[in-house]
Amino acid sequence: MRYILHIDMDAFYASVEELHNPLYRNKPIAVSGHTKRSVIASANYIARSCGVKAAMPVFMAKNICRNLIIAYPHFHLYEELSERFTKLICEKFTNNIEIASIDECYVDITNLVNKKHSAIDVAKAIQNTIKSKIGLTCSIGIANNKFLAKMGSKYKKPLGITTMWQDELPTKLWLQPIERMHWIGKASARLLREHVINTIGDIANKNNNYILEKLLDKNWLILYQYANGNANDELDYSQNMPKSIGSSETFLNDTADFIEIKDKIVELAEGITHRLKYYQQKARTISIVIKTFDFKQHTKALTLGDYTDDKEKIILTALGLFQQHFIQTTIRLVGVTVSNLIENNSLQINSELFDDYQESKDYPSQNTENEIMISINKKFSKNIISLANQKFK
DNA sequence: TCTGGGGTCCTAGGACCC
DNA sequence: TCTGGGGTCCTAGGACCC
Repeated sequence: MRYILHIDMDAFYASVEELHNPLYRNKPIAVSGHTKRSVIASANYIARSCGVKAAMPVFMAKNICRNLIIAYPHFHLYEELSERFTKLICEKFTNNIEIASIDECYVDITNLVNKKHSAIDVAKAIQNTIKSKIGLTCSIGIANNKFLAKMGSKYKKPLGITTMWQDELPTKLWLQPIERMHWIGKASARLLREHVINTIGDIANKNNNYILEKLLDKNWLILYQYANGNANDELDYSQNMPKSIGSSETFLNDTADFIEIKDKIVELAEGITHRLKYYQQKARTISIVIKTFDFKQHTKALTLGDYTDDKEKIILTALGLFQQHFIQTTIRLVGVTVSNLIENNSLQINSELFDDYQESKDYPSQNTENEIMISINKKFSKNIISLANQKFK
């Protein structure tokens, strides 16, 4: 029998801002950017009681909560405190921790539960330690698997501790609307509700198997099992490297101005290259994303012959993709993402092996692909320069 | 005043190879 | 005459999460 906790920091960004600015305390605050197109990243519980929610446009939030204070985000602080709270758990309790995101983690406390200390005791101890050492509150779900633990931490917030044992499912889980279930988003919820599947209990009900399978394709069985509290979801203790690194930005006003867009792509690509180097990784696929006035997103990607962390190459590829597909399109957002990543050291090992192979077999030079890339790049940059020049004529 | 930004995973279709 | 089947890789889009 496993004992799994899901620890979820309460209103994380907003709480960190309150912690660092006493003037914010006991007032409705929300963390967001400061442009007319910004949305709420996190709101404290006072603001939430007026109806302010994450992802809500700021102007709307201010409309429903007149005295709402907007705090500008300090991401480095969030990362620092995130690291501190997970480290604290490792030092004081256990290393069996999976970091799920900046403000939540799963902890396997099976080894800490015994005749003297119940799972609830352990959860309380962790909650108190985080509160006293860091000054932030969290909510904790306790169960025998990750899914139920996650549903537990959501059940009562802030400062909640909720068990989700098998015999509690009919009252604590099944009465909840489907939207509350992890992995049921807007699209699935709409589909399910159209077919009178309204609660998590409806998903757990065997009689609905047929309709669930019809609506959700292959995923239905997992959801059915989860809703019944059956899951063998293992914790992932590896500190995973990112699988993609991206950056995007919404313009203050929609634009088709190539110079403005080009400058933004260069800026985003520079930031990405920086992060790529920080993680000591190289990328092989570069993609560009745009969002048009009607919120439709389009992506274009190119996979290179070689892995790269070269700034120029990433910039030119991104610009080239934009120029090829979206030139003269009026857009509200542009983004650049690199994926197909590999760690530098594993690349080194591969190239050493490859060098040996070359020597022993007298293998012909593999430059063709590089040369093609370089010539493509030259073409792109020429076009970009000529376009840029046109603007100034 | 009108809707962010960072990710992960999955799927379907097409190209290509054997 | 007329066209298999398995596998991999790439791309684009979409759902979902925080």
